[in-house]
Amino acid sequence: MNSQPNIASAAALIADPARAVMLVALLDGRARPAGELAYAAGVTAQTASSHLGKLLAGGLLTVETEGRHRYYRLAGPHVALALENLASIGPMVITRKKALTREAQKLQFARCCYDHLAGRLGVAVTKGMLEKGLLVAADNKRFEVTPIGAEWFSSMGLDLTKIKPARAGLARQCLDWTERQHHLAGPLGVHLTSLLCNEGWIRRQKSSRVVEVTPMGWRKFEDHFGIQEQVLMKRNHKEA
Amino acid sequence: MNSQPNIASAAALIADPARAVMLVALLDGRARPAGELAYAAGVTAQTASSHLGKLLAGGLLTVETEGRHRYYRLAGPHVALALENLASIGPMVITRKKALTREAQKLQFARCCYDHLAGRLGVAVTKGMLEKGLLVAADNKRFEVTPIGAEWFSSMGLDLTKIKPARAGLARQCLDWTERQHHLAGPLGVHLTSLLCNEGWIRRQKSSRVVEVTPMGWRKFEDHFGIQEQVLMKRNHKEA
DNA sequence: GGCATGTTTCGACACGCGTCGAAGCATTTC
DNA sequence: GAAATGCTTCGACGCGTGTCGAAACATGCC
Repeated sequence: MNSQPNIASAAALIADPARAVMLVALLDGRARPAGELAYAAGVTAQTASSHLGKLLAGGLLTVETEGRHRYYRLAGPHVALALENLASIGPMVITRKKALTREAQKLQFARCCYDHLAGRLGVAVTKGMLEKGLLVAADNKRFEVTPIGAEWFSSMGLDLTKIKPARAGLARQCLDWTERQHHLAGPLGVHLTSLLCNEGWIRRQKSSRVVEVTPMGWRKFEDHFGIQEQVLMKRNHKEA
Repeated sequence: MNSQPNIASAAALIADPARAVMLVALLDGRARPAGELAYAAGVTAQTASSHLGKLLAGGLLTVETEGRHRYYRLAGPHVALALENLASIGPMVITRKKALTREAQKLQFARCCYDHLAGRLGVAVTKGMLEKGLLVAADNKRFEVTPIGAEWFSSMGLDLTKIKPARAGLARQCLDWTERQHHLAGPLGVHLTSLLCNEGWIRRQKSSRVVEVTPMGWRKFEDHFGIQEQVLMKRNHKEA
C-alpha cells in the first residue's frame, strides 16, 4: 500500500554509478546489447550482467533475446521521466536548466538513432514514404520496399541491390521513443540518412545526435513527402 | 557537463530506506523538526541527523533553525516531483495511478497541515479573513488579529484571550505547498480549525489529512468570506 | 546558574554490495 | 563436431556506509 520502501529500492537501483551510466545510455529509448552497456559503464561483462539483472528485476528495464545477443531497453517512458527528474536534483544548478530543455527539444525534433533518422522528422519522413507507397509495413517489425519505392530510391541515386541486408532485414521498423511511432531503421534507413546528408537536405551535428534541416531540405521534404516546416515545427508534444 | 554522476548521487541519497521515509514524510511540503523525522524513520536522533545532513548537502532539503528546533523541508517542487516519479517505478503497478491522483487532488483542495487548515481551502479562508480585515500580515511571518477580527472570533464563540500564544506568536503565516500562498497557522489556526470542525463546517477524515466541506459549511464560507464552492472546486492547478 | 530538551559530532562496529576471476550455457560460424 | 562469441552464474575479496553509544553544543525553562 505504501510506496515508501518502493521508492527507496528504485532509487537504490539507480544509485550505483555503473547502473546510472547504463540507464542514461538507454535514455533515448533504443535497445542496446549487454556488452555495449558494459563497455559504456566501464565494467566487465560479469559485473554488467549482474547490474542488468537487478535493473530487470526492479522493473526498470525490459529485455529481448535475439540470437546470442540480449537487448536491453528502458521499461517505459515513466522510467525515462524519473531519470530526467533525478538529474534536476543535486548541485541545484540553477543555470542551464533551460538550455537543456532546448537541447532536448532539438533532439525530440530530429536526431540520429544510431545512424538513421529519428525524432519527429524521422517519423514524418517514414510516414510520408508509407503514404506515397514507397514502403509498406511487414511482419516482424520490417518494412518492405515497393516497386514504386525502388524506383524512387533509384531516382535519388541509391541502388537498393547494392545494400547488404542485415540478418533482420533490409528495412526495419524502429519504435521512436519520443513520438511513439515507427520510423525507418535497418541498413536502408542508414543509407537513406547518409544520402540525405550528402544531398544537403539535413546536417548532422558533431558530438551530438541532433540533426538539422537545411532550407533546401525543407523544400525537398515538402516536394517529396508533403512535409511542411511550419506544421512540423509547431506541433507540440502530446502529453497524456 | 554530463549529469551522469549527478543522477547517481541524487539517487543514492534517496536510496536509503530511512532517508526515503523522511523524504516521503516531507512530501506535503511541510517543514518538520529533526526529531519527528527520526521517529518517523525509526532511527535514533544521531542517525537521523547524519541523514539529514547528507540530504541537505545534496540539495534535497533546506533547513530553518527556530529556537532549539531545526525544521527541514524539501528544497523545492522539483524534488517532490522526482520522488513521485520514482514511486511510479518498481513493481510496475498499473492499477491505482488514477486513484492516487484523485487522493492527491483531494489533498490539494483541503487538508490538515499539522492541526490547521491548508490547501486551496485553507488559503482561500485566510485570504478571506485578510480581505474582511479580520487579520493583517505582520513581520516575522506572523498574522495579527484586528479588533474587527477579535469581534468576529468572539461571535464565533472563540475567546482569543484564552488561547495561549506560542513563542512564535498567536497566528502565523504558513507557506502552502500546493498553493504557494500563505495560510493561517499557529495556535489561532489550530483553534479555528477545530472550531470549524465542531460547528460542522468541515469534516476531517480519519487516517488521512483530507478535509471535506459540509453543505452547511459551503453556505457559511460564502456568507462569511465570499468563498463560492463552484469557483473553488473548478479552479485547476496552475503549472508554470 | 542549573537542569531538561533538541540536535549535532565523533568513533567504532558490522553488514551489504559492487567488483572481478573462473566456470558454465546458449548460439553462431566454420 | 569444434571453436568462437555473447552473456550469465558462482564464489571470494574489500571498500563504503548505515548504525548506535557517548559526548559536545545550543536553546529554553525554572
